[in-house]
Amino acid sequence: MKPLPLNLDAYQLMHDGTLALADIEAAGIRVDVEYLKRSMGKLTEQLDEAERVIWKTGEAREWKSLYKKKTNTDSTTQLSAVLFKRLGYKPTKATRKGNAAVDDEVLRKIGTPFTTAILAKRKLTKVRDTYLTGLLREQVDGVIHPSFNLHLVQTYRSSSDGPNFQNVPVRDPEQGGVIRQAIIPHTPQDQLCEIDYSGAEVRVAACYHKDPAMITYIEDPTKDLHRDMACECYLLKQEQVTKPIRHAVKGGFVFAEFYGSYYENVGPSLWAAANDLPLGLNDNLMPLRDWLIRRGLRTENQFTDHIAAVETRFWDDRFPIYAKWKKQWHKAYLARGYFDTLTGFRCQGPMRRNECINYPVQGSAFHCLLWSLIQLHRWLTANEMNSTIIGQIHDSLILNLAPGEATAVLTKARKIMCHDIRRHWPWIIVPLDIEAEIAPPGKSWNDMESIK
DNA sequence: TCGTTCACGC
DNA sequence: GACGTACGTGAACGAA
Repeated sequence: MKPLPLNLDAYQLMHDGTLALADIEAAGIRVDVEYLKRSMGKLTEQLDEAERVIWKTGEAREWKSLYKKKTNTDSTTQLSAVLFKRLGYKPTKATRKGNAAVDDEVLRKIGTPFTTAILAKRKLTKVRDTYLTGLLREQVDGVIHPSFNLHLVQTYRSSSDGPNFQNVPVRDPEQGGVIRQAIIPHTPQDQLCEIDYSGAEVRVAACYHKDPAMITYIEDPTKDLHRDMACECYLLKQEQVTKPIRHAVKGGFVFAEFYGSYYENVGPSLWAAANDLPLGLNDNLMPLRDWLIRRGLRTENQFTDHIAAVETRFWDDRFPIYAKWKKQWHKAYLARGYFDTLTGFRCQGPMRRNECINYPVQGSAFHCLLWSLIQLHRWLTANEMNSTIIGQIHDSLILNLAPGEATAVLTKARKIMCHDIRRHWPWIIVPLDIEAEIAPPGKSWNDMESIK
């Protein structure tokens, strides 16, 4: 789908966005080349060790006897055959073409020293061969210049490549740490800074469906949807919802439902998650799974039936206007063959129901970030600031702050991102908010701390 | 060269 | 009542 702006304003967003991103790409991002080279060596040692661990297991010897000289511990085809044909494990995932899946979830479920070692090796390989190698390949005089594309993505989001700056590990601190330590400011006096829109997609979705209950959740800081749904999903009181439990329900229920998943998928994954989540009950601690069993939800099936009921209440009782919007929006698309986004772009061509509902939200949320990026970039340039925007990740800006400019830049960024944008786009009917993180002078992307 | 599988991000 | 998680980039394997 090529960008199809419907009005001058929408065209101008792409035009100005392209110019701003071109400046950002040209300036680039500094990486610590010496650190990268050292880390490559260290990773290679760790990989050799991981390989040795694999070869200590009986499964590996079985593998060797099956494939002889062709044995390759990176081959998923071979691994699948060894586990499911030779060793008699039963696949836990529906087989697509050819071989049964041997991905992270499957191998973790098997949980032997052998599969654990394979997973450890995969993680290390990913860090070395995708990220560190990519940074070293793309750097010129210690600076990388990732592309930020506006012309490739179906939803009118951006993408990034050469290297991709939008998928650097962050959730796994082991992986993220190794790579993010390589990303540093342009001078030892400068500071890296990241400014995120909070809940960008949820807020933009509310601008489409206008569900009053959702708007209340957004406007009232004492309300917390993820916490409330954790209470319902896991039969808890508010005080029992810990951070990890809230996080699991946020991804496993709330966002899954927003993206169009349903109880048959959501139930089993929340049931599995309950196995690993501890429930702090004042003096005694038990796994959340045991709590559910004690409350009468004894099996995955019983739990999934319960989630089916939670889901019905979620859409029919809690957010009926949102539910109605989804139905209407899809119906209108089926009748016309296209739909238009709030930012003035037309999406047409064959789309499934979930795509049709998710594209406009995803695209418009990114356009909020892009509009803000353009304004901030112009302001920094016009005022001859030494601070620059160096990247963008869908709903966040990454900056290289020059000494003495942090406060002025952050103040201006907040004004643009939360206030000016609402004058430019009156369709934004909910408040927007940001969160910022900053690293000490000269420190890396791994050293960011929240501010304010 | 290309489709598949896997894994990282939002 | 049935249906069904969105969007990317990139590495490696393995068949063509």
